[in-house]
Amino acid sequence: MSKEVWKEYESNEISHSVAHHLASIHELMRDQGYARVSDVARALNITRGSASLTLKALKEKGLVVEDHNKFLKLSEGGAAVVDGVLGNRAIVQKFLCDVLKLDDQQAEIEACKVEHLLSAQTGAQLLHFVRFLFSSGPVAQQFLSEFRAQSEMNISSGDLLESVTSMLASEN
Amino acid sequence: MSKEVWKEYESNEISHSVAHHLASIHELMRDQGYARVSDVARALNITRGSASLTLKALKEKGLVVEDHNKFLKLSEGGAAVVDGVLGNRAIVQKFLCDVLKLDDQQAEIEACKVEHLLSAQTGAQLLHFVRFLFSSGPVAQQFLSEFRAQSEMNISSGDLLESVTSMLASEN
DNA sequence: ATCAGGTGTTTTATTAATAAAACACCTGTA
DNA sequence: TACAGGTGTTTTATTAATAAAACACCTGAT
Repeated sequence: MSKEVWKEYESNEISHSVAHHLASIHELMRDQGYARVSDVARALNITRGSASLTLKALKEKGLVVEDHNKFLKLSEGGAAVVDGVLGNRAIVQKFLCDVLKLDDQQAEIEACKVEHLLSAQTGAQLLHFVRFLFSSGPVAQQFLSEFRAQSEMNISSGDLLESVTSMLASEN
Repeated sequence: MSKEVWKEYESNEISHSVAHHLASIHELMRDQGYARVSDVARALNITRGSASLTLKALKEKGLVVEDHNKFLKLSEGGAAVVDGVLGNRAIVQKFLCDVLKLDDQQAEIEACKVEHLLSAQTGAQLLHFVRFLFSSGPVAQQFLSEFRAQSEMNISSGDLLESVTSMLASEN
């Protein structure tokens, strides 16, 4: 692994926690028409004090705005961030669930873990891929059914690193 | 998103930092035959003090063992964790790079970000999928070339969330 | 008018991962 | 022998995200 790549983990646009504070506001606005500090705290099951601090930082960063009555909403920038995160979540979950056939619950959890770490590019490319995979074209359909058939016999996981490495090696 | 799923982010077997401390030991053993606290610190570009503390915790957890001369190695458990993490990294990087056609550098960075968050199940399933995709079967080969051809025209990313949502909606 | 309950903030404390600095130990060389 | 340099540890401090508790404010019911 080339040096310093691993430290990129810290250099994300937003943290997992921030992604969910923003997504909460998005969902609360959609579902009940408004979002206050308490609503976000309840939605995330954290204390109001904790939500208050995180949201204060987000107001300072300009991702969240507050009206004269302490009602919150996403700024344009905040909405763009949420679109990226929820878009990534949706397409990753679809892929894990409907292509890789992971358990629903597990797909949801894993999509939620990585949603804020993947670039918009990755989300967009994955969308194109999945869309093509589930398109009505005969090649895509046959490909998918053949993969399903072949998957039946592929139950073992074994030594993942070994397997990937040997697959990569046998490419030439 | 069903309640409490988002807090699963904290409940991982290991953190990003720990994954890289363990992977460093693996790579140092492979490349130079031994690994000490200083070697790990140098490899990760952190201070010896920092590495010392993290590795002390890993010794206490039984993932790393130390001989009478302070030379480190992975325990059986530690090696299993590293296999999972590096396996996930390799297969995700392959998928991002060779299927989704992301930039090499970006694929490496993103694979590195998610490697420790994905389950072994996900890694294994992704391996099966990619292996089938690059198999010599005619259906897989035709599928891939048709996807590539169609990708040429798919440059725009636009509103990801919108696109995924409408794709999911049009499924019935 | 008072009091209960919900709301938002601040302060204090905790945890993980780090840096920085001080310290102790070893070893090889002059 | 003495000192230079590498090594490992510990202590102190910082940051992000949290909990908990104390506080202040507002509103509605009695």
